[in-house]
Amino acid sequence: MSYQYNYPHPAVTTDVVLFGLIDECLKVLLVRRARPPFANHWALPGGFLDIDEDLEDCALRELEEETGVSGVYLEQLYTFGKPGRDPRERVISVAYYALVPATDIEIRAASDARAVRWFAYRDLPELAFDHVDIIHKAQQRVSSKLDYSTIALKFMPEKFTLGELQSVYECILDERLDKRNFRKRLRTYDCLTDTGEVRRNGGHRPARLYRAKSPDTVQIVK
Amino acid sequence: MSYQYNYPHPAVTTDVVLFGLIDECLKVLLVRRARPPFANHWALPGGFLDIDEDLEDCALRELEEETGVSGVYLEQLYTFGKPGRDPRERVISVAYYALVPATDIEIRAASDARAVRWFAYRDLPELAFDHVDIIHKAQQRVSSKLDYSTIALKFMPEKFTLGELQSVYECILDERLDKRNFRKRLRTYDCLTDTGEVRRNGGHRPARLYRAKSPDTVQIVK
DNA sequence: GCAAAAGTGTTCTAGGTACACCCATGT
DNA sequence: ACATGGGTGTACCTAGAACACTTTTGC
Repeated sequence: MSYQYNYPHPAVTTDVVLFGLIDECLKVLLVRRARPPFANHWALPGGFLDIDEDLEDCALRELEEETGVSGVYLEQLYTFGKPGRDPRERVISVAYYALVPATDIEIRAASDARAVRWFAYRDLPELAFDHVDIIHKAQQRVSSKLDYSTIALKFMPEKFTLGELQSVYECILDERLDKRNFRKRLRTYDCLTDTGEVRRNGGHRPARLYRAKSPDTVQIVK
Repeated sequence: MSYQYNYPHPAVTTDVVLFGLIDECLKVLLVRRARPPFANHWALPGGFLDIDEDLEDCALRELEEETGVSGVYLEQLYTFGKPGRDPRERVISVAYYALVPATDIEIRAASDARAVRWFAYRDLPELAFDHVDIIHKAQQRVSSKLDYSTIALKFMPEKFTLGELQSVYECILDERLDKRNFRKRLRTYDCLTDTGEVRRNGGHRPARLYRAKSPDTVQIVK
């Protein structure tokens, strides 16, 4: 089968930067490439756009196929298209990012047994293509969104404690926050409901468990 | 000449939303399409990516070819790729936006005599493709950037008065601002130099003329 | 001298930061 | 009883909002 055009067409791909927090550490989900170019290098999950497929659907499909992760909320990040970024042919990549409660997510390697793994953002392996640039840009976007939205809730499982949520902020902003100020700010956002339950977690007072009021939408605050 | 691929490739285009302020009114530069689809509809300047051309270069080239405007500072806006947005074939469009001092800019129709015109943002004609969505998204981006950057200076000619700059803000935000607070805020940004010159402009005190300290960079404030 | 835009400071308010102690549990 | 993280309120400070009069010109 072959497809013909009167002038050359680039290929279009999508790539997904999937962030999670594990062990108080920002992680990115990567897949190991099975084939050249960059065989055995780690890369972002992603791949070629089907000709009748919406961009975001492509990102979701490739993510699911390569990592088993489905149903995440994607936001478009940026489009990368420098000539030469893929040695095979001209490739334009529309990058997306998403945040997931990493401990809740089940990852599964693709059928062709490519490895899939979380890597610490601060300790990335050598990456294929310009994927390291994409990841850095995504991290900057997430950092700045923390300040004016409730995007951090996307990292949280259904129920969580305020201490856990605070440590998410501290992780990504890489600074300590004051507990009382942090809680006051959350109160003004009015984005949480108290489940009434508590979590016992070792030799100290149990923590109340909260739930996001609208877990499917990222609210802009300020 | 014909180009063949083993699987179908979409076309990639760039489109540019060029904003200017004329008569205290936000305008967008549009070109009239000469050919189908949407012949005689107005559209954003833009066109197909050359196979070895950077995305931003493509946007600059198409803008220059179709409108005669060159050397503007572009920022990437978003990538639009819904299947069916172009009736000919699948087209992914990477949209850019830019702000120019409209009164300084010389526009010139393309050689094939397509018309080029400024349209008021609040009174757009019927547009080709999904260009109306692109323009609205660009306007939102510019509005929000006004609040945390010096992007408004991109609308200004080399020398301008504080009153003129204030009316730029008022136009885009669509609200009146307090003169003293506005000037105090600008002072803290430290982005202007006093030229020492004044502009006489009718029956009132002449206004001092200012110049942007770094006209080529958009500074993030706050 | 009158109309019209330019220019200039102070007070008030609200939101953000800094800060210290008691509580409930496990060992 | 003690170690550990959970939970709570107030004082201070700074940035943004509200607000009115004098100046310089053209007619």
